[in-house]
Amino acid sequence: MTQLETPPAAPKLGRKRDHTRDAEILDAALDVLADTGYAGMTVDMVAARAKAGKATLYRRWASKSELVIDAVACMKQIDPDFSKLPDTGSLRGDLVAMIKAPSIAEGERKMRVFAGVMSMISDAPELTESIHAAIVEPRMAVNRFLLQRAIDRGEIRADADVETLALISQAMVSYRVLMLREPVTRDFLVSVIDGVIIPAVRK
Amino acid sequence: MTQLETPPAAPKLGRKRDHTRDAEILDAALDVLADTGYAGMTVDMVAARAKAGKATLYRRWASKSELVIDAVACMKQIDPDFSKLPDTGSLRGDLVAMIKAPSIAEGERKMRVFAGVMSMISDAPELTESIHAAIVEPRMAVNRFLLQRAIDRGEIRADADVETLALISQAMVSYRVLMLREPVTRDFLVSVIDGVIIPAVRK
Amino acid sequence: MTQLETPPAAPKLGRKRDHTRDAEILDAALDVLADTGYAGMTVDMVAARAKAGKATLYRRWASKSELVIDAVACMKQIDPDFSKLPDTGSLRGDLVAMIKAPSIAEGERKMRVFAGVMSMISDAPELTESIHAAIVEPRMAVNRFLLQRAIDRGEIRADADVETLALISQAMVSYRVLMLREPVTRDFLVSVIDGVIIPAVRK
Amino acid sequence: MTQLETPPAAPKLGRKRDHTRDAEILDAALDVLADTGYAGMTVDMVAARAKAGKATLYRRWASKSELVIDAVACMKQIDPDFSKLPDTGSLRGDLVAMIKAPSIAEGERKMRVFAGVMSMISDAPELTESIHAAIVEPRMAVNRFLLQRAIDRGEIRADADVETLALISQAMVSYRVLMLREPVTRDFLVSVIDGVIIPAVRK
DNA sequence: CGATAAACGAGACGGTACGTCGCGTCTTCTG
DNA sequence: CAGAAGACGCGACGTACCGTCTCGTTTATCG
Repeated sequence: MTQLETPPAAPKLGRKRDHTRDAEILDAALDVLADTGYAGMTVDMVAARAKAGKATLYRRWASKSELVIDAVACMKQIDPDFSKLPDTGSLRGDLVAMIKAPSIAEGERKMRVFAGVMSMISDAPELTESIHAAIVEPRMAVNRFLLQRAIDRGEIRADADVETLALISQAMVSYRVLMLREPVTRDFLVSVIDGVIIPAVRK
Repeated sequence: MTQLETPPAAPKLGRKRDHTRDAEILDAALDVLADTGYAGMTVDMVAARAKAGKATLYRRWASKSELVIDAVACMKQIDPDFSKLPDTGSLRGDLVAMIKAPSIAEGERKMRVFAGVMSMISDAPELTESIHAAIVEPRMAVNRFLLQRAIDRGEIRADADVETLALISQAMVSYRVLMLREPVTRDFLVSVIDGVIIPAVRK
Repeated sequence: MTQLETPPAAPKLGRKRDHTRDAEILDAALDVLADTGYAGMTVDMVAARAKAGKATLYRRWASKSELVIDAVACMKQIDPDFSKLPDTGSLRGDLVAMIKAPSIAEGERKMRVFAGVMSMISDAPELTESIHAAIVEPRMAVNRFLLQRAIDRGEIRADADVETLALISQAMVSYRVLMLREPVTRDFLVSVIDGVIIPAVRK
Repeated sequence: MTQLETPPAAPKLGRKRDHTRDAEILDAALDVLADTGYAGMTVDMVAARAKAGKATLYRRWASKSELVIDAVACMKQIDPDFSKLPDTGSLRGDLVAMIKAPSIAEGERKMRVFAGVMSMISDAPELTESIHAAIVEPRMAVNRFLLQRAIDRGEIRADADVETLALISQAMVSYRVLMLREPVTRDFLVSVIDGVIIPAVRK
């Protein structure tokens, strides 16, 4: 996340910042992003669509890039609560169950937004860490957790390269969206699971 | 490719366009792209490095993006001559041998170009074709060939998902370059081979 | 009560245009104009000297020429207070005394601006009005006044062509500056007075 | 004049320069000059109107300014042959007779061209000498000659400032054309003669 | 008479300034 | 004070023009 928690000793003088605007602005940003892409998007467009002033945006986010990062990050979070993850008893079952989560293949706008946010990365090298933390790491953590659970119960090889394997599906999805511009279908994700991950970890 | 076709009724008067400049300009563009990324690249930089006037660039390409698209499309291709590929007798040996091939060393610039150019893919869907064709597909073809050879000699599972596996290293490299912004080291590539590909195809 | 004459539909929202910048920019323009002439002057030079952005200039003036026209029109005028003019008792004394007036010394820049700006007069007929009003007419008025005073006291011919004579020194100065590109020295001005004006009006 | 004498050791090989094009090009230049002014005039326009290549122009004149100078200089020369000057027996008669020469007030195009060429001066300080020699000096020489003849026959003061007086009508005409943008009428010229020159030289 | 060398129309070339537009900041006014 | 509106400094974009160079062609003189 880019903007953070209220300062501990805020004297809260004057008018309070209207945080209901945050969501409206972020949603306007996503609209513009989906319509025009990151490069075509201008801060004035977002402000105009949100009926907000530019200063209001910059009071909340330091730059266009951070606004977009936050917009994407807040789009839909993978639930970070491991206790709510599916537990089907098999690694393959778990992974396939994750596919149904709306976080991956949710719709046209989301995919265009994802492409849009990727296109921003090289503009703002200093922000890749934020993007990684906000978008990638949560999903990797889930994969890591599921793999480790499978190791713990003796289902898969103990020496599986968890770190690399956890990365694979993210890398494959990104690649498909960005380069091949094909939708991330269930079949595609299953083929990654069945063609790569499961074979690689079987004993 | 962006500009091409011979005009049908060209009386071809006046000084001819110097097409040797095309390659020099495109090469200068790739240099700048690798150095600064797409956003940091300016048309004046490219013109200066190519010792050309800006008008000369705009006579050939309608915009900065079209210049970049063409530059990527015209990047030197990996030699598709399969007969020159290493043949160590084992799939792992072949894959590791590929790492040392100049495609990696010389591919350094290519990868930086790749990273630099990502910031415009959402604006220019046709760019992805260029990138795919120039950077990704040649390497996938090599992987496909090596995997198939290993299947043919019975070294690995006959039902290995060659297409998906051939994609993996490219996807992982892309991801590392774009998202993680870490160099593509030999160790990283070996960990992909030993942690994913080889385990996934062993009988 | 204060704003009864507000523009009909001007809601005057947003930051007000800082009209103190107008004068600073115009003065910078005159400096550059005096230094380099109209052709040598670039909008970036003016912006840099005024520590302003180019867009700020173009928000106020539609083009380089309009900026220059305004700059000339807004040049400080010669003080039209005839009571402060020298009164030496003779026309020749008055005219020579005018030479020492700061209108010449301080008028150095003015003349260089004048020279600089000539290169655009054929494009901008309205510029000639500005030049005439700002540079020429004030001095002609002084000449006219001094000549008439000399007539009134019977010093010179009553039928002297005041209008034409008042124009002469300005025309000669213009010619010297523009065509001969020689500095407007005291000796030159004295030679106009003694070689033309005084002989022409003597009884 | 800008370009001139044949190189002494010209081997005169190859195709001869077609000097009939000179006049056509200069005339085209005058047309464009009258239409658009010096600043609005482009070398390509002149070349196109003359159905000539740009190189053909630059083979003859070193720059746009020199082309224009030549065009104006060749427009209509004051006859430099003093023996053909009018000799009416009086200075005033001579000067008035000169007015009828077509060189001064000849028409709308000529005046616009004159304004156009004046507007060029500050762009090319190094060319003022040429302009002076081509346009101004010939007319001054006539004035000088007429004044000196009047002195020699004892008609006017022997100590008249010939140099300054010779300049006056040029300066006044220039001023009227450039600054006042009024046509150079016969009445105007007569008023200069009768209001300034003649009074200034009478004994 | 054919070779040769220069001039020709056309237009691409390297440069430079123009006028536009976007980012991120600052200023004004309203609630 | 926060918020909407929009001007500000900055800097890159894409265009137009200058003066040069290179095409392929035409024309005059020389061998």
